[in-house]
Amino acid sequence: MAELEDWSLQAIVRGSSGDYTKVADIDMNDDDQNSLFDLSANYYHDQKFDREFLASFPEIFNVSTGSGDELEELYKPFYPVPHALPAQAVLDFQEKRPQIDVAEEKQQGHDVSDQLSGSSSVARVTSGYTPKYKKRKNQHKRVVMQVSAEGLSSDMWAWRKYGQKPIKGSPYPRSYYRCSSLKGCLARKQVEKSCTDPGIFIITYTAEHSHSLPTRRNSLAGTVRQKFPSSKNPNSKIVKQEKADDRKANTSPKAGAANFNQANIKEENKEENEEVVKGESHGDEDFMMSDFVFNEDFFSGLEDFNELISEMPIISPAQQFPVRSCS
DNA sequence: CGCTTTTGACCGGCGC
DNA sequence: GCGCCGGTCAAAAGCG
Repeated sequence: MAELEDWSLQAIVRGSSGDYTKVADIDMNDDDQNSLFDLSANYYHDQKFDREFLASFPEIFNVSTGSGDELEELYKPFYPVPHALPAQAVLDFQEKRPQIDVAEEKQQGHDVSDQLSGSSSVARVTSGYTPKYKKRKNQHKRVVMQVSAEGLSSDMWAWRKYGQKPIKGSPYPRSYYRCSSLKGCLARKQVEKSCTDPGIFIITYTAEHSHSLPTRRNSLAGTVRQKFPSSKNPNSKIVKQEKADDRKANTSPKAGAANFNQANIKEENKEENEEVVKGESHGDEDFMMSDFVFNEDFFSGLEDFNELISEMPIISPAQQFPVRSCS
């Protein structure tokens, strides 16, 4: 925690154009209510994330003083990014926030003061026994976003894919990524296509990074160019055989096109994979302040955003991309 | 060589 | 208790 969630920043900047929609923060752990992360979440759910509030942070948000409640709709999905703020701004943020149910911070090893000071950026290395499989429920907060294909490239964390599963009720598989920047970082990311709109990707972030942003993102190593498995349902027996065949066939450039559906799946997942790794290295251009990072995207994005909202029709991105309900 | 993805097996929560 | 399902592990293989 306490680290910059860069995609959040991008959500602020680009969400109004429809590229991003932050759907919900799901707090999976009552003990974690004090985290700055959750503060933004509560703002969202309480719909207190209005222009007036943003304007109270002129050093961060250049909010014009024009009237119009509709603009609130634009801001709702675009949280401030407490992790990216100077320490004093974060303190102000906390000071000004509306009444929020704040549970006692019980998580060992990192309390709010740690987060505010940024001192928790060093990896929290857990010692002693660690079960082979971590507790899966009610362990980590989750953040769900819906992004367009273009928006997928904004995540500047380095991720490594460690699994893929077909999900019941969705024709598209879900991919599982873990942070590859630091061994032991618990941050996870899940990516799946929306079954209601294949042009939309649903990204779920779980847990938090135990380190600052990587100085460089995943390399463009040929990993993404690896052929994707052939079927939507890798568990079916028929498909298992298909896979074996397809793996062999993939050595031929024509093989993938033999089956339209299979070729389709490959393309879909290639696209999905590329979103994780593509993009330029931002590390060199980052302006670091303590543990907070303000990069070029941040500042130019804020300018663009404010320019954009002054001209945009009022459309709620949350309505543009309704939460999927597949059955 | 060091990174990555792929993928079947496995684990464990949960509903019945 | 059992089976389903989602999340993770880890070996194998791809890529530059």
